[in-house]
Amino acid sequence: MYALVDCNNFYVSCERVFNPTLRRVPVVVLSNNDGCVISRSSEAKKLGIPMGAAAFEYQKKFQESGIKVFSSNYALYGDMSNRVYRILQNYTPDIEIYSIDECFLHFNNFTDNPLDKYCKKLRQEVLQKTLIPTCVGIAPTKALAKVANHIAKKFPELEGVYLMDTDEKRIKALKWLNIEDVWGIGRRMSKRLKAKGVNKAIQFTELSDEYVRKEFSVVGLRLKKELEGISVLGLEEVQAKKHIATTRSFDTTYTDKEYIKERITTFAVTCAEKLRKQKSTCQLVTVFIYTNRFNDQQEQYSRSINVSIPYPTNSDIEIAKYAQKGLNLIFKQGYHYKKAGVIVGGITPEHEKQFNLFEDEPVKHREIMRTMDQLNSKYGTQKLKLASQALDKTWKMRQEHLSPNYTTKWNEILEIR
DNA sequence: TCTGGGGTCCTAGGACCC
DNA sequence: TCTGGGGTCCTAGGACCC
Repeated sequence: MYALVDCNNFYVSCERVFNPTLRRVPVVVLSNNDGCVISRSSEAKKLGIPMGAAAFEYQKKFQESGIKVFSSNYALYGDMSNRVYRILQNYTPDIEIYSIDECFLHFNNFTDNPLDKYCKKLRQEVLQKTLIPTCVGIAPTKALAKVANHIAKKFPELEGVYLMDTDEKRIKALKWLNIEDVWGIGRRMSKRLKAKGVNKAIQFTELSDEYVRKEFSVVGLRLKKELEGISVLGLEEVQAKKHIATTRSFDTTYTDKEYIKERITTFAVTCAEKLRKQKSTCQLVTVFIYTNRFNDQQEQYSRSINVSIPYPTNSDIEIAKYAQKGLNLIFKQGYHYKKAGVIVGGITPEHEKQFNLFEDEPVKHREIMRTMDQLNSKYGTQKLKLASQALDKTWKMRQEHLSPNYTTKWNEILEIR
């Protein structure tokens, strides 16, 4: 059996842990740049704040309804997530961390212990030790565990845990579940399915295998099997990332190439740091720049470009150099840029390095990067930078409602007190 | 004025091989 | 008049997830 453990309104719940005045009142957490709503308490949902709502459009509503607003604080959420998973790991060795607030557990040979009781205990321990409320769905496949979790969330009388252990329960659930709420069926697929008269999850399982395979590829077919109770998706091991991205929207638009160049360089450096952290190298760097797609008064421009690097590298200097090369090829004067990013790909493990016959990255780089990483970890992120990065932090992200880093920065807490 | 960021997997089609 | 058959690898784009 699989269990899906999902933290309720995770970012909001994290804010509430250290600020009890936020309990039972409407709270929302905003995306980077305080752009849009990405987490809502149940009270905020009831007030009609949609997921993804643009913050500026709801400013008035926030004030009128007394909704507490927070900028996202990923240091806090990441740390709380680790705390939750450390507890869950004591309940089974088979665990897949699916996202910052969700994980799958697999139970093998747990026959003598009723799983719903076991999961109620687990849920209780998480709540008691971290103050994070969760819901648990238990079923024979991952997709059905998602369905069971959905049920646990929707019906409070279940006290956060739902066990789907018979075919009667499975069928009843799938008759109830709307097609667009099925895990793996997004906007596009549900639109096509509804046009065919498929409105409930059960109807999807009634389509023929051939039809599903033809229309929705093996991905759709796998999902169908999973909903039928045939497990085809196993737990996945944590693997090195295949792409690593650092992208940001700017606080306003910029036309100056030097400014964009500095941003791209810093994004490239951040990607290089992430690469070294997972002990990988890359051989491809993608650079993109966009104008503001919401502003139809301004002329739009958006381009991205792939630049291949002749040798695998994770050096700030090299990745920044090729990223700048990419920017030079796509930057056009006269547009108002709002967003840019760097993505590295062609990732291979550091120790499997394939040398290039003709050129290679300068031998000194590995040593320089190790030294930079050491100093930066001791004195703070990006204290030591490339000269092509801004020395003083000229850019800023709007973060007008940031909570303190309660769990990771004790000096900030002391200042508040 | 203002609208996020970071991932995965699959398929089709082009370029190449013998 | 008339031009094969069977592969692999790579990439872009589209779908999905949180």
